[in-house]
Amino acid sequence: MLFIEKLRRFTQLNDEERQALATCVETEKVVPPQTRLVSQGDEYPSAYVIERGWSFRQRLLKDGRRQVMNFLVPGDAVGFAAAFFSHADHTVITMTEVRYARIDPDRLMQVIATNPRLGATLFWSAALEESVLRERIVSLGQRTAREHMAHLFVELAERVRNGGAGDNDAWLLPVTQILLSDVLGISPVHTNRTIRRLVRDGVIETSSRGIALIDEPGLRRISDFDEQFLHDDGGPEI
Amino acid sequence: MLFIEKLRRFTQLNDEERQALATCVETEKVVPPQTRLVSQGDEYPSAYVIERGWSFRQRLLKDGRRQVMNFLVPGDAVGFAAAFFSHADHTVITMTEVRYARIDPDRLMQVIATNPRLGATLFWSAALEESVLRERIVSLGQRTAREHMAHLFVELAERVRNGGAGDNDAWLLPVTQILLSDVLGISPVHTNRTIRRLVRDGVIETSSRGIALIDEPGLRRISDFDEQFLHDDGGPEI
DNA sequence: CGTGGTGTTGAAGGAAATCAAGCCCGGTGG
DNA sequence: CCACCGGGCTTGATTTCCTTCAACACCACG
Repeated sequence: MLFIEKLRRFTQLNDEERQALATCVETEKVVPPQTRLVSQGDEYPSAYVIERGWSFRQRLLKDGRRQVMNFLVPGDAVGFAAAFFSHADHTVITMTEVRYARIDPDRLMQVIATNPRLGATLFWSAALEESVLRERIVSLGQRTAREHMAHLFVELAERVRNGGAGDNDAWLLPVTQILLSDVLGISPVHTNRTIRRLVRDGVIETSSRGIALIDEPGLRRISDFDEQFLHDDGGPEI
Repeated sequence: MLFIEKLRRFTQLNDEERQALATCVETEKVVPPQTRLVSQGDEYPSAYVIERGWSFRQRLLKDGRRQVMNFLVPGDAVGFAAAFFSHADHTVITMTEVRYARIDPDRLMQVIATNPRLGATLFWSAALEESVLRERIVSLGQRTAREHMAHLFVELAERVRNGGAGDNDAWLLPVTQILLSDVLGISPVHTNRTIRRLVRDGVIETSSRGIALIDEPGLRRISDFDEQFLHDDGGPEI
């Protein structure tokens, strides 16, 4: 399971732990683009691990505005924390065909209870995702649209690499500009102008299928990307 | 310990678990305003539980811009997740005199290993904090300065109430407008104008010591505050 | 009394939103 | 086959909001 591979970055799991984790997988499923994996307001949402493809989390306001909080890449977990809440406070939608493993939350709870190191490892994984959220807050609050966009692209490149999926480099971010504008919290028009400028600067390219990174070092320079970010596998032994 | 009281919202801990958690407390300390509890770049930052007073988390960019990500209220945990990382990616600074309990991370890890329900409870607590971060993302991305500010004040009122501290209502948010501007991601001047307008509308008041909520229902109306937010104690039994 | 940090307000400038128009392209159906 | 349609993309013009700049009041503190 891809997720287990990813957890290896933190600590080597032994066979017993890996097998225990594997018993939590109920089913594996493939769904088309635009599928809702979780819907805002759902009761007791299930937990998933993304195996292949792109998705995103969004939150809708009552008046229709939406904010995209996060993209999900292969290896990412969905709804592990949400398992503790009675209602989902956000929606998860696929952007491409997505393969995912459905996790039984009750079984997961049991497994963690008998494999404490596993619990700590999942906690680490959640902490890593939280650092991604914090970075988005910094970007939204302080960075210009250009910096923010460049930073997002580099972040996603890193996360796809860390996720352990095969097709590391040369991926396309399969977004419409409208979606991207709801990630960055800016208007579609301004999103377009910002993209065009990055294309003119030769750091990205656009096609009908999405956005491609051409010059990652350039994007790092533009966004003043912190090399430390997402690269902290340290911490105490457990 | 205040933190234990707060966890009660999720699940009743038994005596053994409460005692086990209590053994993680190394020292209790009182520090003056403007004390750094954690500094960006620190190695193996310790974990704390805030017992009294206000603090905030901030992140500095290399060029000096800063974003305040969060306020910490009594009952909040600091650095539990950070225990898994080798370096702190943000700074925590006190705004008032603060009393806190220092937690031994290694001991905490042991305690969780032998008390799995405790691990799950801490996980729930972390998940709740994550929902606060997500809400900040929504505010920064979609809400106007006025909505954002009103929303923040109501969120803090709720969290202070949930934290289990004694002085529930009628608290003062001890912020300078410069600090607040770095929370909202707007300029100090615009922060001032937004505050003045809320004062004119009779929903808050300012004094030399901080900002006071006068009309919480009014603030809820202005920010379109979701009653569900921070009020989800449900989820599966563990 | 100065001095520096904070708050307040007006005026000017700039960044992003909004409004508006046209383009490209894939899909559909006459 | 091609006309039509709709969604997404692109670009210019205008408007709005927020920032920046500037000046001054206030007050705690040495």
